[in-house]
Amino acid sequence: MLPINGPGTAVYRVTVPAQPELIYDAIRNAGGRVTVSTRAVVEALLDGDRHLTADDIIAETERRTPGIAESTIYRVLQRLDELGVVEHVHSGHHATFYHLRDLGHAHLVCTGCGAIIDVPDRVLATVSTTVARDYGFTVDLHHTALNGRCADCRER
Amino acid sequence: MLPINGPGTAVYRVTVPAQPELIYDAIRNAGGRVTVSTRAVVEALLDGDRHLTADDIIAETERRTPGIAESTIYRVLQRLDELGVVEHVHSGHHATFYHLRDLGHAHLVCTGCGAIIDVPDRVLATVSTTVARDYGFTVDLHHTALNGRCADCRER
DNA sequence: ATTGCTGCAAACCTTTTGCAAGAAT
DNA sequence: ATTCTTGCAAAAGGTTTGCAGCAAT
Repeated sequence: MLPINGPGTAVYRVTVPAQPELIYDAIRNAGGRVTVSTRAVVEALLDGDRHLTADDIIAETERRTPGIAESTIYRVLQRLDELGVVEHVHSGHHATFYHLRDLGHAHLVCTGCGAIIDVPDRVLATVSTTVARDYGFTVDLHHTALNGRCADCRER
Repeated sequence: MLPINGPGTAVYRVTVPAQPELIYDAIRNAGGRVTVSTRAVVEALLDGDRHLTADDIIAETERRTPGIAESTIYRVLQRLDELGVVEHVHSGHHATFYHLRDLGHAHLVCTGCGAIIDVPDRVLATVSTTVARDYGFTVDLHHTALNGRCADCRER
């Protein structure tokens, strides 16, 4: 187990290796069951675009393993989120997206084109530190994206 | 007109004085019409809790000026937002909230108790600068709240 | 007199839930 | 065998939209 977030946010949960079987072991170790839907969702996240909305995941699993109910996908995502396998990110106007938990990065989401840019926690470490010091507030930069305009959209 | 946001985010729009009549003038100057619903919303925001959800505003205007349709409130909020009089903030799981635009502050929203803490832009200036420098991305810290846990909730 | 704003009701979209049946451990 | 997970269908929230009539400029 590793501290997954930045300074001031030591959240200890399962570590997620980038291989299906290891992920499934992690899920079982954490008390979860590995079902057809579990596999479908994990595979979609592994293969996919890295930043998938629930809708993306529903479409992707439908392609791979037709017949899974949408509500099941939501429940799987919620469960994997609680287990620490998956992380969800709120991105303002845009849809919430999901990705496998990794060593820690925040997201910039462009309000113009919707582009999602990963930013290593290290880059934003001072925010966490400052806010913790001045406000006693433990920021979780993984849980909400930072909005703004990407370089391309800014030019327009 | 003042640059309202932090470094790298010079958004020039109407400046909002904290008095109804001046706000209405600003709206008219920006090409908007001042209607009964406009006044109701502005008054709710001026008197209210500073951080009101659409639902809060609907309830508040209903108390002051009964009979305004919900959809009208949403349309007024949208219009005032476009005019730069109002700002809306996405706060993760919690409802989007609105407030009159002022000289610039970001928000911390506690995922535990929902508390909203204002943070002057100055405190977070380095984020904007860093992200602008390293990613060419112009962050707008007003548009999405930072989530985390407040001091109280952290103790529990 | 224009043109924008409003009320009403219905549509929308994403996410959640209850329940009985089915599957993983 | 037990307990968790699933499919279905319905509900729930929050927000948006079409339209004809009304109101601000």
